[in-house]
Amino acid sequence: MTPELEFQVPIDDVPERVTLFADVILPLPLPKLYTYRIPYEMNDEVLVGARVLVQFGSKRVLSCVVARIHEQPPAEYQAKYLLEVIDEKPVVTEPQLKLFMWMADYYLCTLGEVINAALPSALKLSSESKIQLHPNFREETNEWPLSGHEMAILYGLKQKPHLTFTEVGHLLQLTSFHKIIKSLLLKEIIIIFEEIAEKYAPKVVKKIRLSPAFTTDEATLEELFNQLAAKPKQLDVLLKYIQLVPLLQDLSLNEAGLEKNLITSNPHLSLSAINTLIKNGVLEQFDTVVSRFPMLERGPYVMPELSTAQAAARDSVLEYFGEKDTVLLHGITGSGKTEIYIDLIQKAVEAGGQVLYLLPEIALTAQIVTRLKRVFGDRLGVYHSKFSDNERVEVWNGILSGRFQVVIGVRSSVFLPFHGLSLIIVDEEHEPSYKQHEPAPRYNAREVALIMAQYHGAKTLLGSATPSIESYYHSLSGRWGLVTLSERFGEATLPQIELVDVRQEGLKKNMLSHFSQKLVHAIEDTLHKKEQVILFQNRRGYAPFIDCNECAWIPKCRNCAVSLSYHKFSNELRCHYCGYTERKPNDCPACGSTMLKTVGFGTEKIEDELKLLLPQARIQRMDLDTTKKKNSHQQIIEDFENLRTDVLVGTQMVTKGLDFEHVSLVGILSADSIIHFPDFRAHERAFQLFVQVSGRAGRKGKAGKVLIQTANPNQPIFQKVMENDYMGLYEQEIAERQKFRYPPFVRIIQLTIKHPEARPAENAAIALAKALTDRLGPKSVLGPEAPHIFKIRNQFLQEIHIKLDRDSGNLKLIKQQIQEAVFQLVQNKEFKNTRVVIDVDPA
DNA sequence: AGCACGCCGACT
DNA sequence: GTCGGCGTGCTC
Repeated sequence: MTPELEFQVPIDDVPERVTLFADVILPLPLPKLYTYRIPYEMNDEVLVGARVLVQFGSKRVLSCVVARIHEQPPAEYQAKYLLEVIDEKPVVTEPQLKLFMWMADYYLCTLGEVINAALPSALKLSSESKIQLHPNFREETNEWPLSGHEMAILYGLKQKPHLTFTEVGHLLQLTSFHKIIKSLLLKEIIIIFEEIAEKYAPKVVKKIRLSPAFTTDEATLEELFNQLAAKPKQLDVLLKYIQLVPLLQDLSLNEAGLEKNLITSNPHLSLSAINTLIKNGVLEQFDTVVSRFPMLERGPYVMPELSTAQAAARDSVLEYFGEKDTVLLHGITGSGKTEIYIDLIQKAVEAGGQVLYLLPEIALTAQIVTRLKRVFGDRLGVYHSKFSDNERVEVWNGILSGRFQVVIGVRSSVFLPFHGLSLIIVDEEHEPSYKQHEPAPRYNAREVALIMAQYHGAKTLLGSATPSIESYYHSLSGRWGLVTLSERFGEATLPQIELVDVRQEGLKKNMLSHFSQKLVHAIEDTLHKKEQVILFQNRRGYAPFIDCNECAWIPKCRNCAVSLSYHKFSNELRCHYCGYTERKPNDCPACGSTMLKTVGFGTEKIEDELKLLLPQARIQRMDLDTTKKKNSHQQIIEDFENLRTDVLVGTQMVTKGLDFEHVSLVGILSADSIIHFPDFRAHERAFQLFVQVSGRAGRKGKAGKVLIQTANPNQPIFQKVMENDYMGLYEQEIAERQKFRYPPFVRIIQLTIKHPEARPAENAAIALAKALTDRLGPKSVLGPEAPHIFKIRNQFLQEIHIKLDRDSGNLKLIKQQIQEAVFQLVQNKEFKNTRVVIDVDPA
């Protein structure tokens, strides 16, 4: 190019100074990507999937993920330069990016929202404004008069080179100090800067070891002991050290040292002796970075031999995988699905692929993790909602680096950075908790898993004892493979299920409050046999509400259109929707009567009454209220497992994934509210729940017993539960779904309109329904209608349901039209303060 | 989501 | 007369 060139370079080799641009995903709910210019020197460093730092707006510095690198300068604006490259290697893989884009499209949310949900917050850098002294400021030459607050800040900055705004707030005991900062800026005493803090902190342990001088040979070591002969405390420490680190056998062991707290936590050793040894240079202290997931030794674990039925099912799954990407494993409770999963995972691992094993939150217990740990050792990663953020980052990085080849995790594990995934298992496939409700992205992990598998070229195995109607439909239609396991594993037999008609029993005066005599006797019998009982009641708290006997007054939540639940332990009335609580009044605020009584019952009341009925029984309750603390859930399960508890009373939580050997009786206290839930899936859910709870009874050869209390024993669903007649349920349900246009025959998109006042909410909903009808036709749009609970957190709600035929052409276009209609509505000043939540495939 | 710019009430 | 309230709109 330059005329001075002495020889001609082939045109292709002329280094062209290309200007590159990066489209980035900001961690904000913005509809599009933003384009930044890549500084020339960084051309090679910026990678798709890596994080970069950009300035967004006038102040904020944000970390974001690069989605695309290209050479097209934006036409309508001048792109800013990106500031910095954070990652040398991508933290988000290509198939992951593709998946995120699919999620944003399908679930009608922004990529930013997906990224926000996906990245552990420690990977989301954020800037925080900090202040420091102005470089030119000299206190001696300062001529400005300073207020007390200003002096305080100045003093603070002498202690610490910079302060965050939060720190300033604490320092001054003020929440609003803008003026003070402004004044100091004006006087050129301080400057403001933005600092990005990496939030992930590797775990560091303090270790100690002998100073190198003493480890040259054994003689030196002996010499040291002689010197310390008169210092027994210090000698103790050294002896312990040598005991734990056998230096006498191998001097090089000293290098790795010993965790300091192994010594300091020993009550027989003196802390000050340790410190003296360190001070005198006998011991030295150092830090090491360790994993939060210690390397575990694998085994000893002998894979259980699969039964003939299990092996046949496994082979059948593999055979289907030859032609189909997805297989549904319908295996009755206790048929040993887990062994089949482990077998398949092992095969996938041996072939070098990554595996994701999804479980619903409550089913992911220590039991299953321990089992997998024994098989896969340190190649198993666990992803749980109770993990700390640092732990999440380590799982994330462990998958990126390939350390974890198998991941067992909950819903959000679908966000992890897999590369080369070959198998996904979705256990308890029918579980509604795979669907996220709040906030966006409102995804269903089961559906995401299927797309994910597609992008990775992986196979998916969905497993359930009571498959969702949708999944079963897909299997019967031939889209997926279907494998059925109808034999219980081992000697387990199906439980014997019995209905108790509480209305009849009530007339016969056979009810002790909420317990039928039959149930009480069965519990007593079971306890006599030293066996255990699970009681299920689908409602927490003491009572769903209280009312006044005289004037029928019922306490309501001030923020939501619900009555307040009574919690006896705290003597509170509590809203289960917004968390509002108030003290339970002693007499009626409306009429002054003291006749306030509870209506209905929850787990707390069952626990209470049972304690009175059977004072000698050891009873434990497991529900949201008793499992909030980090390890309480685990503790309750362990106590029950180890027979420290006789009766476990609980909500949904007691129904999932737990295998207790000694449970021989399960009681369902009130089946009716579950069946009569106003939802097209109510029967399906009820069936799943009853079968699942029943499955807790009688494993390992003992036939269990299940008692279901109901006021309406003639409900056909009970017959199906008792006969374990899944096909009967399926056929009835699928017919109804077709007749009334529900999934799997249509797709549902639910729009919830929210407004702080009732009327405007209604008006906006009507307008939106009209706009949607104009676009999609009247057949597709239902509503608006106020939901049963029409106000939550002071927002009035209205719902519109869109039903789209499976074959209704361009889904993408329809979704675009929906988004457009919503956008226009919220833009319209007439409907200000209106919010619309879009939920695709609501559960 | 922030944060800036812009138009109306209670205070130095 | 200003400080500061939060309502709309933009951010590559």
